[in-house]
Amino acid sequence: MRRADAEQPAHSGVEEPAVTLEMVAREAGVSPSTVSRILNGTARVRDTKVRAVRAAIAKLQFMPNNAARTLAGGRSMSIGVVTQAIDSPFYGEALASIEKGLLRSNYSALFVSGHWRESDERKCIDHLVSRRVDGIILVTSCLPDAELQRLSRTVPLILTGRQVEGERIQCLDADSTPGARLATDYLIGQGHKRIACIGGPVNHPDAEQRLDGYKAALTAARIAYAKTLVVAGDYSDAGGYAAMNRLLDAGAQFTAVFAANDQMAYGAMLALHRRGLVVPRDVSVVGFDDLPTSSFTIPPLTTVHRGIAEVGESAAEAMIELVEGRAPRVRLGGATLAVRESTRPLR
Amino acid sequence: MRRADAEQPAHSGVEEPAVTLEMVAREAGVSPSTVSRILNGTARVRDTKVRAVRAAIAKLQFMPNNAARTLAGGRSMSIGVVTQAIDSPFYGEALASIEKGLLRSNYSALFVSGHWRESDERKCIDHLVSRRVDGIILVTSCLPDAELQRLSRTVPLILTGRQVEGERIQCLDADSTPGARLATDYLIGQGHKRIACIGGPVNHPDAEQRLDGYKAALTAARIAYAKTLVVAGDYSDAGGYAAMNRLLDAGAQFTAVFAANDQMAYGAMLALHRRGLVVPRDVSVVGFDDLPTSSFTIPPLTTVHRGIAEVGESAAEAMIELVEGRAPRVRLGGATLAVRESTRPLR
DNA sequence: GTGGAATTTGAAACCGCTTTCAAATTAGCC
DNA sequence: GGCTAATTTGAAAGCGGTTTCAAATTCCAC
Repeated sequence: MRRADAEQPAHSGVEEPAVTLEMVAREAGVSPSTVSRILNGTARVRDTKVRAVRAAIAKLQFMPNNAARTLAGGRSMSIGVVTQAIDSPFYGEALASIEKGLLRSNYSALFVSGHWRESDERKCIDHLVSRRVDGIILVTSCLPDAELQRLSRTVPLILTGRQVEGERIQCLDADSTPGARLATDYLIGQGHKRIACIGGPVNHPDAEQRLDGYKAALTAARIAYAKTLVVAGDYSDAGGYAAMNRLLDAGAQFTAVFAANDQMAYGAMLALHRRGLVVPRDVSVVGFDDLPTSSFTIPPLTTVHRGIAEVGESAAEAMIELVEGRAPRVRLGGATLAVRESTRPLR
Repeated sequence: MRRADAEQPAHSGVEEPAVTLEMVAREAGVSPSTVSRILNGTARVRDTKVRAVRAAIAKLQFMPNNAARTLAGGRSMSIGVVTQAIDSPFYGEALASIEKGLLRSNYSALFVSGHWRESDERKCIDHLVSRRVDGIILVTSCLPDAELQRLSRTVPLILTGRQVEGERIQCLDADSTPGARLATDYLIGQGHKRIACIGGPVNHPDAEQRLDGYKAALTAARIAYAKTLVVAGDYSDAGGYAAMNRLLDAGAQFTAVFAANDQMAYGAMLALHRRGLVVPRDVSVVGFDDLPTSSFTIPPLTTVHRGIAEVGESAAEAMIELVEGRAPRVRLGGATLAVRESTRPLR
């Protein structure tokens, strides 16, 4: 009982040396292996020791060194998440939900952004691999299929907004076509016939799906597809603004617009406003994504809701299943339309 | 020259074992130490060997194991970044710029969010400490000063929107008072006398600064401070919406509103719109932060611009200085007012 | 109380890199 | 060419955990 606690030197004010597992072991009078076992629950340990170790951990304020764990255990307990732009409300929501989903299982997320550039994205991924993440979630990847397949031999992958085959690749089937179809169908149902479309960046798989949905709806309603009513945007507010101006400058005639994402819808609405056109009186506008802000635009935006948060959480959960060797099974709800005040029936 | 390359087995399709520094060393015919030195530039190495090693690295596609580096070197080359909500356009922009600033020096960021809850924030921080981040940037911390000071003994800190003393604490002096003053002064200059204020969450330091600036402007203009014109929000669109409704329901008379952040301004504008009040004809609105979206609201929002991106980059740079033992010196530009279309002169 | 199986424990190897220290090599100078 | 000084290199000891393997305990039945 006469443990001679060496007195602590007065705080130097700088850098406290970290407590190690070995110190805990010594304090508790057991071997490091035992402490490790308790920490990870990898084996039964006599109850008295468990208590002693718990006490030592609390007393010393021990926090396991994650680098050492990663090195020894081969798992880093962290998942890389690649997006295109960490700002952008869309990704923000996605990231928040991924973070939430991962945290539940004690994984943590490493966010990096590729800025819609292949080279940037590649660099990010190398970074993640070097940090030995246990898996990578690619929220909307720019890279070619083959490259992703190669990558998946190094680390398991979850993709959203993409469909790529691979043993260790899991795609969240977030096909945007039906959503776009839904939006356009709705406008048609409201009596609109001349419906413009502000698309996403050309060549981007997801953007193409949204365009396809738009076209499919027109076809189904036997409305001719007019090239002059379709312009490409870049998924940004400014892009939507510019796109709408191009449409207007070209003298295009339309009573409704389907924008491939909400941000472009915002920009488009402003462009209309600047010309004295009132939404929805003169033009109806539908967006895609249902960003949190879309309930607060003026007027509140009618838009395709797909539950970004839900997708994010599913992605996180699927990733964990994948990493822990179970077979992930994901079921995503379909898209719905959040009808608000930016649309009105024609006539 | 007769190196017998063992033939590679056909790809199993799963999990490629990682290349280690030792394999590189063997391939290049040097010792691991030499490879390490080349990688880190920690010592001169004969040119022929450098070339051999470079070649081996390229051939084997070697990527250093970051966990091992962290463990051996004592530095993780990663910085923790704590925010309150990774979604929220405000934090999005901040994070993007921090990421950018860190990446330049090859550090990477670990983002976590505290959701304005002390307990959550504490948990996040423990997580970061356990991951042995080299420093933590707290974008707007909820924790008490003392706790932050204690934390700073474990890891150096950068704070924004807060002023806390400490040897290893560096505050980016982003005092919001002048910005709020600027906004209010502007409204006063436009002839407004009855100016409402939608504040941030009570007790939050930054929110208080914004309120202080508002009050100071009134005082300077010899306008009496009316409690009935001030309501608290929570920095969200919905909060701004509710706040404005409370103001209106209470029959408050005002010709202008200063909202403590842009998102609340959006909500407030919608609430006005719903009552048939037109901005800026009936009420002028000024926000704070100048979010990217604020140029695209209807009408585009007049707001206090402080360059979130600039703050983020400065924070990142300061962090690196701090970590590498240099003395960080930060100089932030002051706030300016982005005058747009949500305000108009009275009469 | 005893033998053997089952359970709990600790010693030691290892994960992949950095860094120290001393040996080996090269350079410089008379 | 020979000797010392300066430079380049490699062996080996960590960093702080996990995990294997065998030794030490405990348990149980007889």
